Amino acid sequence: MAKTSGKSDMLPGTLEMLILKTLTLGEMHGYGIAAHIQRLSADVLQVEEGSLYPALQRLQLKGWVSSAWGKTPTNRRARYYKLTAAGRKQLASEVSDFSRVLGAIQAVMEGT
Amino acid sequence: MAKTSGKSDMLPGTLEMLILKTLTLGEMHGYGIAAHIQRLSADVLQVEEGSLYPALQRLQLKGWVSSAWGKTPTNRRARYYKLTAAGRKQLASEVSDFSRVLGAIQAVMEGT
DNA sequence: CAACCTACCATAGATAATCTATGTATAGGT
DNA sequence: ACCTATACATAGATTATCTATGGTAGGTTG
Repeated sequence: MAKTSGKSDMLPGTLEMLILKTLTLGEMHGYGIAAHIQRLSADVLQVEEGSLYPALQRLQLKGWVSSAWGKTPTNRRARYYKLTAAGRKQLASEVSDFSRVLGAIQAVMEGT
Repeated sequence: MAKTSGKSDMLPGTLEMLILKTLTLGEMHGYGIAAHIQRLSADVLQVEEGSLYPALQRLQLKGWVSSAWGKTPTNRRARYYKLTAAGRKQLASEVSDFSRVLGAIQAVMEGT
């Protein structure tokens, strides 16, 4: 059994922005990032692990997040990610792009 | 030289919705559809021909649009596309999905 | 103590949607 | 005669997602 309606989990191109935004709340491990996004979105956004980890690696390669191994409060091994300064700038830029494109889409969807 | 800011032309996953919406205004040829989207979006959305024609073919295969050759007002050969009844339903469904996902994204982007 | 569940990381391969580049054709203007 | 804009179309590359799989380890339950 499954979703109320609709078929897709994610809007392609938005996952990195969601991850960066989540990391503004403090450093977090991958599993926690996914859980956070899923929770705040009321389960609308499902972050699959096969999307999540490659995305985190891309973000690291680009220097927007850094990471280190650590322990969770429940004593489990986990890789903790945190935003870099460059990552903060990138987030601002992605937010601004997104809202620009979103405005454009809405203009078309309301257009005569 | 190029765009004011930002890098990407389209939000992947939204082009078919934009095309379907455009066709609610009446039948139109491919080039005209692209021009319309670009114009209403104040040039933010650039519909490349390499994206447009494959998308139109997908829409036809799924039975959401139909097409026929015709002549433009300026006497050029062009393929005119029009929404089918199934296409109208599909558009409604895509609009509803899009706003649901968008709401979810915004919830994350505003979240604590 | 064995079985199981959940948290947690990670990769390989498939799928899908876009872009870049290229090619064709023709109407109308200069 | 040439050029530009309109118009269609495809091939191949790129990118981002998903599906499926596999592993490790802590805690709980039978």
